[in-house]
Amino acid sequence: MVTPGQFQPTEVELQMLRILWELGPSPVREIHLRLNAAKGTNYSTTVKMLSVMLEKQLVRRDESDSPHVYRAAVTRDSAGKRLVKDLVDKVYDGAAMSLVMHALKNSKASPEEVAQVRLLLDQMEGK
Amino acid sequence: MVTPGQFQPTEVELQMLRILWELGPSPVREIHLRLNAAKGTNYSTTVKMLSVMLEKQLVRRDESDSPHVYRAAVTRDSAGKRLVKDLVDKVYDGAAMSLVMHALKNSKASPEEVAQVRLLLDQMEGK
DNA sequence: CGTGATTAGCGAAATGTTTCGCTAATTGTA
DNA sequence: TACAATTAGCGAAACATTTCGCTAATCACG
Repeated sequence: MVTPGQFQPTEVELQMLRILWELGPSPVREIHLRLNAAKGTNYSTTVKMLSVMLEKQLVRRDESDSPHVYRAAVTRDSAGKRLVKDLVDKVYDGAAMSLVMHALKNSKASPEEVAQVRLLLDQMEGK
Repeated sequence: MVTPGQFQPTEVELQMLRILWELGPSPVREIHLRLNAAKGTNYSTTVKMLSVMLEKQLVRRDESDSPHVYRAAVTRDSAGKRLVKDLVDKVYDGAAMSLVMHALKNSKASPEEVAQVRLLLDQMEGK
């Protein structure tokens, strides 16, 4: 079985994924519009990046209709989960809580969100 | 004023920083021992990486005694803080709480740590 | 159909990172 | 001092990522 997302997305790849997560399945033109707005990228570059990402299985595409439609092959959650794990391992030496504290301090969370975190903490302790 | 840490550490640089964070100020030999154990790196490579990192101001060195002593120029916390911010921006589109939830789910936190997070949440709400 | 515009693809240049060979400088010790 | 071992540094190779020029294929429509 071919596991999608066995590659860590690079900087630009992540940028493209983010665009895809926001837009949903889109033709190159749409993706390019965003990428170009963000950093003045050439159209060829966008196409090429997508083909690279296709090889890495970070995106999929539907060739049935034209222009081809690209979609992210990994969800924001799964990519995020993996990146968080990497970050925790590489910087915090596995101590996820340090990262949690940092992230919390950096965030302006709504009461609802804070409540959600509390709930999760309850569950963790309850176990 | 020259701002250290204006460069994002790359993969290997992060690995070296982590070694320095663990060991504290150390001569190349010590650092190399760890790096080599981790991935069979050549001694020259370690020296070179350190010189690159010196230029990027990710590390500092004391040349007064020999062998030279290297130390991280950025703390684990500051590097982590920055990387977390990047991750939140790049993947979660600024929604730090999503990252927090992921990190929490991935962690096996002690009751003390959980309590600490609760405390932080209290403070955030109290504001 | 024929022509201009859009879409797709490829190879290679440009850029950035990691690696190491080779040489020079320094150190410890006989 | 002389010699071997260790430490330091440089330049370039090896490798990965990002960029784009150029060409081919496809499409829209007069």
